[in-house]
Amino acid sequence: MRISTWNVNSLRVRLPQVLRWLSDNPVDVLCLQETKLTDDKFPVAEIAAAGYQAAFVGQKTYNGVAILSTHPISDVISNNPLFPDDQRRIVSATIEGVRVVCAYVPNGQSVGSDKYHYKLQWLDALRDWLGSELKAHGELALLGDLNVAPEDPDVHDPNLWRGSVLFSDPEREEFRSLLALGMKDAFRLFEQPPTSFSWWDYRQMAFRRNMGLRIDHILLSEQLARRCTGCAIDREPRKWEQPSDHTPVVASFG
DNA sequence: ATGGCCTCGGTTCGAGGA
Repeated sequence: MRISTWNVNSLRVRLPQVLRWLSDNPVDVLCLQETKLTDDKFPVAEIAAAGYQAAFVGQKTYNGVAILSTHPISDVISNNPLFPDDQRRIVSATIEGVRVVCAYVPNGQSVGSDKYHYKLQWLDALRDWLGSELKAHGELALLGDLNVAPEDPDVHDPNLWRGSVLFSDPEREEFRSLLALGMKDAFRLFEQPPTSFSWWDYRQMAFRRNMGLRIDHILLSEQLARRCTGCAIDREPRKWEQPSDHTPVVASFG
């Protein structure tokens, strides 16, 4: 089984790339963020033609998340029941006995802003909710754009980014509090190439210069981590014409 | 350089992203 996550920055624009990527990488599960589509606009038929069913929750212009699966999807819920939120940022479902949580964490805009405080409160509530979910589901995976680079090796220039949004101490502490629930960062269970990132700014030729951050993550409950056999970032789609600024992350299981 | 790009909504500029 392979599960994956990709912030597509508009599914309307990126649908051809999603279908191409799934054709090249026939994963069992793909979690999408920033679909930016209301549910009536979700491309159910095109995705079904590729062999995937979908659970999705979206809104106009911003946010929006989806779980694509080749296996049956059950017990779908939207958002965090502990955190009333007009923004559509979480969809969860059970697939092949695994509780899959697809999340698009708020960006936070800048340290100290209203959006930054919303981000920290949102992450507090996510941690509290996942704590109870982990008690109910032995095999749980949190996948998505978590909008935090957890450690220095996850940032192309840690000293430039230190204290900035995506890499500030309170955000990194929130990330560590998810790990403190017993979850494992799937990517760091394995030896990885140095300077591995999942997002590069569209500006400054950042991708070509590999000026990126690792902010898209797959976190696994201990039970699920034990049967994880690999985790990798796929940089290929970032080289395609009109790419998303993020690129997929894939975890494999025995 | 307090920038540079991309997407959306809705017009040709502002907001938001990261």
